[in-house]
Amino acid sequence: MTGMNSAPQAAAHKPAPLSKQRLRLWLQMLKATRHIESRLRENMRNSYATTLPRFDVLAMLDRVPEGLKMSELSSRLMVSNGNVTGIIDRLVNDGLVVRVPIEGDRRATLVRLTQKGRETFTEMAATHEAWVDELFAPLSNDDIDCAIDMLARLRGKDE
Amino acid sequence: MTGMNSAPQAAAHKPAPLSKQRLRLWLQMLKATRHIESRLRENMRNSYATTLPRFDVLAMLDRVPEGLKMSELSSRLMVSNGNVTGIIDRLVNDGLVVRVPIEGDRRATLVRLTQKGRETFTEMAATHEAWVDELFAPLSNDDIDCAIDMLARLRGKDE
DNA sequence: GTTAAATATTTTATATATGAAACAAATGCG
DNA sequence: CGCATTTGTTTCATATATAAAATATTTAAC
Repeated sequence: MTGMNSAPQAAAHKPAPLSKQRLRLWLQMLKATRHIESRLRENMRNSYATTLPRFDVLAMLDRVPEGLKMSELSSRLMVSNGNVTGIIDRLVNDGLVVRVPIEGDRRATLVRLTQKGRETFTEMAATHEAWVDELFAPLSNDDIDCAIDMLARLRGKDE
Repeated sequence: MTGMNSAPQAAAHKPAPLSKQRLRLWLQMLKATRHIESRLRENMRNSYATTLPRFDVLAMLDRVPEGLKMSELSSRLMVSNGNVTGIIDRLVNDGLVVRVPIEGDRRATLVRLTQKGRETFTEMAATHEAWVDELFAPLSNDDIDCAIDMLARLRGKDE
């Protein structure tokens, strides 16, 4: 078949390489994120005998001293309601957070860090930041700014 | 900027804003990845009544017609051994893959797509690519190339 | 005010996910 | 050969994750 058929792309009904490149980016992004998550998880487990989701919850609560409702936690962390229930149950069990009734609305409860929870988190957070610092060392300052901007656009937060 | 700036932080024992910026990037990356994953999962569920991990396994098997060992699957997908066992069990149950004995090594088994599995995957893959195409539309061609390069460096694949 | 609709959380069923232990089979070594 | 080690997978216990159903309360309609 020497002819002109299959010419490079001709009139082209190909999926356009752009879509392949987007797919490739997505797969790389997934792989990189999983890689970093697994490193952080391993560190969390070895250094503090805890998990990443628990750390994420503590981090969110640390930012809001007055506490958060279950639904606020689940929407901010982008995980389901039922999931948060289980994680909070275990954190309560460990004495790191408490459930506080909301006066005027007996449906909802506020979840708040205990003193122990705040202290525990503070210590973990510094170490966690150092881990991230190291994992992201291969990127330059400009890389980072550029990436943050891209990610924001990806989530439709253009302004 | 006049001369020897760097003054701003003085003698500074501060965590250096760079480390905060890295942390910020990590959190954004996690958030964006989760956002996209949840969109894709929702689509998978609504359109094909299946899950993303199952799709990922099919995708990997589709690339290797002769099949993959359980351990190869788990390392390529970056998930644990035990996890793969469960996912394959269900895919076998649905007739999408088969476990094939390896002659000469009765410890291991090869997992291979069935005809039905290959057909099912082919159809899903095209739709999946379209979903990704749409989700990544906000990024330009240059953005994408730049991001892929960054992600590779992040995973230490410099060459 | 009693019921209907909306809100907030938990429960349930199931699928992912891990790490460790159990098992089975292959390999290496004396 | 006989046995310790290694390799490949599954099993186990547990944690995370979802979606959907069940519960409990509040708010809104009428």
